[in-house]
Formats: sequence, structure tokens, C-alpha cells
Amino acid sequence: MQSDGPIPRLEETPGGCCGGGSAPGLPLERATDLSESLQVLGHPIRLQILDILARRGGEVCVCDLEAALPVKQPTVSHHLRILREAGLVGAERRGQWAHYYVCPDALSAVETEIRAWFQSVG
Amino acid sequence: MQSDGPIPRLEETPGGCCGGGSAPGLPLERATDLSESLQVLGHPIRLQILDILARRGGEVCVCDLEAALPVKQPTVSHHLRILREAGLVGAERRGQWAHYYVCPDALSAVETEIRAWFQSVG
DNA sequence: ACCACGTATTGACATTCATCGATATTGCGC
DNA sequence: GCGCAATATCGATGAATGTCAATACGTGGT
Repeated sequence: MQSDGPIPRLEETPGGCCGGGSAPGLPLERATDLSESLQVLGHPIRLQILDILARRGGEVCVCDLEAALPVKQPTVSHHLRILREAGLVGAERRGQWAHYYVCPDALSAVETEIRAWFQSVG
Repeated sequence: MQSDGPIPRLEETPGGCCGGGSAPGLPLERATDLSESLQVLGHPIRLQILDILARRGGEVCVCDLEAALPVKQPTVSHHLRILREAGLVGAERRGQWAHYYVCPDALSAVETEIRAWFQSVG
């Protein structure tokens, strides 16, 4: 990596060209954590699912979601699972229907996370 | 969908099982647009890049970013291109160095977009 | 002109993701 | 029990993504 070059040089500023060393204000761990939240939201179907669930204050069954979305039922279930595993929605089986609802706490936790990042950047 | 069955019935709700028809409060187009913004932010390296650029108010050259990030130079350039194409950062070539900086307007536009969505959902 | 350096791009590769048909699972009514 | 309806899971497939070595490009120094 640096042993084969015939020019050892002397390293001045660690950055090398334009200023101070780059202290990682955002540790990789926190960046990864936040990016995972953003990725869960980063799909149009999942945004629409959350929108529908929120717009109906109550619970919505999968068949209704399927009817409102441009994807087939397995795909709806797939996205619901992702949202569920992220804690953003919950489900309750009632009869043969599964009723989904948003988890406002988790959602506002993500909102807080995102807002804090924007504040630290902007 | 409703013309061949001999039983029009009273269940005219498209959903069929648990309530009202699902009006798509979020049109797919807007959901896609927002999800693209979220996806740009949904990567730890890109979050760290934006963080570094913001933390140093001024401009940062690629070699400094490379030194501060756990990826190689082509990967840094790759993520910078994505951020540039999203309008979140700008670049200025000075000598042989490329200096990058955040575009606060674009960033706060995304923030507004995201915040508006959270408001419509939460 | 040449060479060294910083950056961008290309090409290949591996990994992850989204989608859907097919199938399994579960609960309800008969 | 049997069959049907709603949902979940499996498996395959194609697309998108992230990473890096190699290479190309552009600039400055000698």
C-alpha cells in the first residue's frame, strides 16, 4: 500500500491537501443505524402503506392494502414484514384477517432520529 | 369486476372486508419521489460524507474524504456522484483537487419534504 | 515533453432487493 | 371433517446496488 513506492515523502497534514484531519463526527455505527431507518422508508410501496394505515386511524386488513396498491399480495406481505420487523407497524390477527396499524411511537422515534441528523448537518 | 356477478349486493366497498375504500392519499408518483430522496440518504457512507462536509463549513477535497471513510477512492467518488446528481452537494475544481460542499438549499428542501410526510402520517 | 498526483470512470463481481407464482398455513362456515 | 377465503412463506428470477482494481483524464511541476 505504501511500501513499494520509492518516495517515502513526508506526511504533513494528515488530510494531505486542504486542511484539518477529518474527525468522524458521525461514527459509522450511528450512520449505519440511521441509514437503515431511512432505507425502510425509502420505498414507495412502504410509504404508501404507512400513508394508508395512518389515514385510516384504525386497522386495515391486507386485502384492502392489496386493493389500493399496484403490487400483488405476496409483495404486500413482504413489505409489511419489513415494516413490522422495523417496528413501524403492528399486526393483530382477528378471524382470518390480519389487521395492521402504525406504531406512532416507533414512527416518531424515527422522525426524531432523522430530525436530529438534519439539525447536526444543516 | 362488478358486472358479471348476479349479486350486486350492498357491499360495494372495494376493500371488501374491513371498511372504506382505500383512497391513495399519497399518489404513487409522490411516494416514488420521496422514496428516492430517502434512498439517497439511506447509505452510511453518504451520511458520513454529508456530515463531514457540513462539519467543515467550507470545502473538502476527495482525498480528505477518502482518508476519513472506510472505503476506497473509487467508492468515494461513486457516492459523491450520487450526492451530486441528487443536488445535495456541489463540486468545484481548483487545481488538481476537487472541492466538495453541501448545498444547504437542496438539503433543507429534502428535510421539508420528509417533515411534511411525517406530518401527514403522524 | 514527461512524470507524478488527484480524481473520475470503467468493468467485473458479489450481494442485496423487489416481484410474483406456487404453495403452505390458519381460521371460518357448513 | 371438508372446502373456501385471507394471509404468510418459499423459490426463482431479474434488477439494482456497493465495492474495488485497473485505467483514463486532467493538472501542475520539472
